[in-house]
Amino acid sequence: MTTTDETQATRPAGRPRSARAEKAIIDATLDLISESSGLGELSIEAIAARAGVGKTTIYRRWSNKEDLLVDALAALKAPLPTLAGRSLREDLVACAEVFLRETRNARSRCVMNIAMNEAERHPRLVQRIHQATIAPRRAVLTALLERGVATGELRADLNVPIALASLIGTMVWYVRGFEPGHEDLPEGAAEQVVDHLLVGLVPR
Amino acid sequence: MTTTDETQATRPAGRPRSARAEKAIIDATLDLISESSGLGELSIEAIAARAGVGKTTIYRRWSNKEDLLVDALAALKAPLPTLAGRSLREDLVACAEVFLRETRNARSRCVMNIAMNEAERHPRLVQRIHQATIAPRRAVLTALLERGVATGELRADLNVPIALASLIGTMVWYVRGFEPGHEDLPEGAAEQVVDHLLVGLVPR
DNA sequence: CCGTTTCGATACACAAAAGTTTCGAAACAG
DNA sequence: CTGTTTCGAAACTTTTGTGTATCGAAACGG
Repeated sequence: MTTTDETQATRPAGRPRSARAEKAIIDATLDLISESSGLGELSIEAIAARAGVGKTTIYRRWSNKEDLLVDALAALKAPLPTLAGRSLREDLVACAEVFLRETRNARSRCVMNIAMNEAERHPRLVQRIHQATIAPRRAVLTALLERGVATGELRADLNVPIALASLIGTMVWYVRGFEPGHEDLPEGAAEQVVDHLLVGLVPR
Repeated sequence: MTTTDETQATRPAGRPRSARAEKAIIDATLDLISESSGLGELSIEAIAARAGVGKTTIYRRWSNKEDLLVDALAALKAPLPTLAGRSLREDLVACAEVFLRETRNARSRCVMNIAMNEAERHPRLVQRIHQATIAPRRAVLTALLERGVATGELRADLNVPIALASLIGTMVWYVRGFEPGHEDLPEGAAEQVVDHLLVGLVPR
């Protein structure tokens, strides 16, 4: 023991680090990433300026840009949809609503862009995004599809990987059409997409 | 008339520009874009080095980076699928085969990445990509879907925008799963995807 | 052979950004 | 009050890329 014991954690003595500055840095980083949708354009100087913080304060906490990015993207909360479990269709719509809303959020969308485009340049970062964000979502949908097959609500011979791609891909691509003008999605878009995929293209 | 008439085109006199150098520059540009999947990281110096060409030779032809990019991407041939017109399913499979193969080609994929991510930074370029590459494809598929509705091969109440998104989005997302290890797509992937979307998820 | 133009290479000025260092002020412990 | 650490700001070095200019060599027409 050096000098004091302040509820177990020994304060290092000296001016404590500002939590407000840390939050401002993370926020500024996420804002700038969402605006530029690319990691190469992101500069520490811009982050410092946006956060109202000296570059020193950033480099004291993170030794390089990628470390900062990892922490910034980790701060992005990723709420998974809650499934009622009453019917497959209801749960799929719940997933679709969450994913559609998420895809229209600039901060969430930039995560997907990074995961898709910066795989070779920032493998560590992309791997982290994958296990923290993509894998859980994929797991939820996969379990849902397998449950549907088990209950008979889905075709017994369903190709799950293709079904997964059809759900996520369709939503991602559908949302793309409404980006430029920032128009709102049509009412009931989630139901429409899900029903479209459930029932197929051909007449019954 | 100044001096000569060489089949109508007056040669400016002096060493002619090397067509080989021009091709090397375009090729190097496309290579580097496909590798980095981002426009910000692309440097004229890297292009010159890869092409084995002096920077002068580039700047003599294009006054800035964006002009070069426009020409480079225009050099990307984009063969549309030829439709037999015998049945909707057959034509959809033909489209899917072309689009799947295209999506697995690095140079073609980078065009899509640019169109999706660099909209604010290079509006001119993205607009050109849109009208040269995206719009024709969308038109082919839209016409195909509308024909299917007219012939009764597709549901009369089909939501065409969603159907379009389901086709393209599913293919794009499905291909994504086979990127990292460069595994080949499963045999008959195009048929599987098309049949999956045609018949839907639920049992009949 | 001569004038013109392009060739690739190199050097240059200029700008942007990374990362380091220094500075005076401020916050905290004792 | 004193010592320690963080604060934001600014100066600094290094790297990287843009765009221009200069060079001798090479390719063409006449």
